[in-house]
Amino acid sequence: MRYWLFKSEPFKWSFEAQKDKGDAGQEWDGVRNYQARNFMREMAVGDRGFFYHSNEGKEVVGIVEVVAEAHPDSTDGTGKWECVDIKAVKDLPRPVTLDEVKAEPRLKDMVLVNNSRLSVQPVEESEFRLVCELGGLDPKDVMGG
DNA sequence: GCCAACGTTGGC
DNA sequence: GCCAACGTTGGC
Repeated sequence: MRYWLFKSEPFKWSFEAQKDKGDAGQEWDGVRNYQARNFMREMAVGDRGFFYHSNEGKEVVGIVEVVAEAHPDSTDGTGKWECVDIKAVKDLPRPVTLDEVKAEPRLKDMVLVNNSRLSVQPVEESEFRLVCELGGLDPKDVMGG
């Protein structure tokens, strides 16, 4: 099991919108960055991740789960781009802001801090656990296994 | 709204 | 294959 972070501007696609899709989930489409695509290719069904609101909010707002591994992006005509499907699992009772992440020494290596432009990122298990705790969740409840 | 950081494109 | 120009992202 690996852990990830999905970044979206809430104007375009918010965690609320994600939740409306229910357990069927939704394509994480529109990614046109090779690094991000390659990370999605590494994802497995059941992997967990954070949903992060960029620009507006700048905070981790919820937990998501990968429900379909990488497949061609239906919004792409070139055949170059792929995406996974994800579903919303849980809200963070207390969103964890970028400021909080930056203020926590144990999170200083998070990609979110060091490569802020990357829209799909890997998250270390220890980082995942810690952000869950900061957000008011018991990691055991969301780490699936 | 600005701009730094980064990725991509295209001329050579 | 280098690199300047350009576009985009996202924090501030």
